[in-house]
Amino acid sequence: MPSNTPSLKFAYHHGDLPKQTHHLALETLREHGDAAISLRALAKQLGVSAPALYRHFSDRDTLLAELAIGGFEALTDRLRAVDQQMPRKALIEIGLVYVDFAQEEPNLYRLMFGGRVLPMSVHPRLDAARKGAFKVLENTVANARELGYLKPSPVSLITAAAWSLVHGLSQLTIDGHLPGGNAEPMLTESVLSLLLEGSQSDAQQQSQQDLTP
Amino acid sequence: MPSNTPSLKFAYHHGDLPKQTHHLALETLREHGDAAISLRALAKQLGVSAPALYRHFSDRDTLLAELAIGGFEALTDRLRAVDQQMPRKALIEIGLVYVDFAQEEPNLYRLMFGGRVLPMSVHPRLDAARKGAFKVLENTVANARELGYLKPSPVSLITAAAWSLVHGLSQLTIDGHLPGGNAEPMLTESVLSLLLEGSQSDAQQQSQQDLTP
DNA sequence: TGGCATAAGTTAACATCGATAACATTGTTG
DNA sequence: CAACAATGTTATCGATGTTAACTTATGCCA
Repeated sequence: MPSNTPSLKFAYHHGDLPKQTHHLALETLREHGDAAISLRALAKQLGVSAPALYRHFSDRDTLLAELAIGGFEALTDRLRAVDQQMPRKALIEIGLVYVDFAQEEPNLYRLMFGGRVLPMSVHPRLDAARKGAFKVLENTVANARELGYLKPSPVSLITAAAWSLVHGLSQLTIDGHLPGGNAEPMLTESVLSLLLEGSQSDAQQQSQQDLTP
Repeated sequence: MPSNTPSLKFAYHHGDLPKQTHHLALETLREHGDAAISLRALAKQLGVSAPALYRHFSDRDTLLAELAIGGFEALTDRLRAVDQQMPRKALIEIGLVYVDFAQEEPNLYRLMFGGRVLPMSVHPRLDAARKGAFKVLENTVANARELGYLKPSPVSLITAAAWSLVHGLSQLTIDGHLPGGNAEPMLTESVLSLLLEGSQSDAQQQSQQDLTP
């Protein structure tokens, strides 16, 4: 019965369902969190039946994993754009970019690190994307250390500390766990400075140096 | 038909459904994560019909919130047990206890901080429990600062840094995000030392002190 | 060009879940 | 002892993930 309008594609073979599904799912995630992502609802909004999505995503978890992968890639891109000339400035800037990303995309960030998606070990692409972001941070630390800006502690240790700090700060601020609100723009920079310069009093630093003169 | 066996309670009025529900839900959370908690499944295991649970928990989210509250209280208890005599030792120990808790109860920890339950602002008891744990950490920092062990930076700033560090370290280790595995027992202590003593090289520390002699 | 394999949709159906309404039973208490 | 509140029950609704079986469009190859 409805077989005319030849120039207009009207039904079957939607075009690029995968891309549009990904896009709409990402938007839903951004605005309402991952719990609000329903394959049926997505399908309805895309004007398609629910099982159609299973042609392109074997699983709901797989779709979420792809969103997380995109998140890691976006984060990696932003981190890579940081200027690496001056060690201290680079380290601070990396941290700022990281926390900014989490605050701009809280729901995406939670999906990336919430431990909700399939364990990393079983999803190679997701694991690779995560490692890519980590590498940028690690390279920044390694570079700063080679330039003599950092102590000769193992790079892995300093990197773990730096990542823990920015990740913890991100999580706590986007969930409102820090008192005084997360409105303080200088908080991130101040916290990072503490990791660089230490939080001990000068007297303590002094007496500690005296041990190995 | 079945109206005998008077000494044995057999049906209606289960006894203490709330407590047993809480207990079973906690066990399920521990072993399989919060996503595995289903009110219907809990009811079946408790030998009771599903709507019965709604007499005691207005909502699934409410049950999860109670589990999170219990988690914060348990964490607070552990943190309070830390000896506060020597500032440095206390700070390190607080961090170790914190990370240990997260590693022992990863699923509970994720529920507490995953941003999955109702926003803190709308659940007063949950918010209070969280603040209780935070207070212990803050007091430890304040005490160490008053004893002259820490720099005169604002207590809120140092506390935010310390909490971010241990929280980030917890999250990253329980999700396996740190390379080399989370098997290193000294990692937490080393990372905390970095925050206390700084990660800058001695030369940098020196030149920075020279600015304000 | 005709035919056919395959990719990409469809409807139908199943199991599970959270949640509510209406009803039944128990225990307590004035 | 009778009324009432507390605490269960069954029946039911709407939504979800997922699979099975079927249908249609697309593209490739003899």
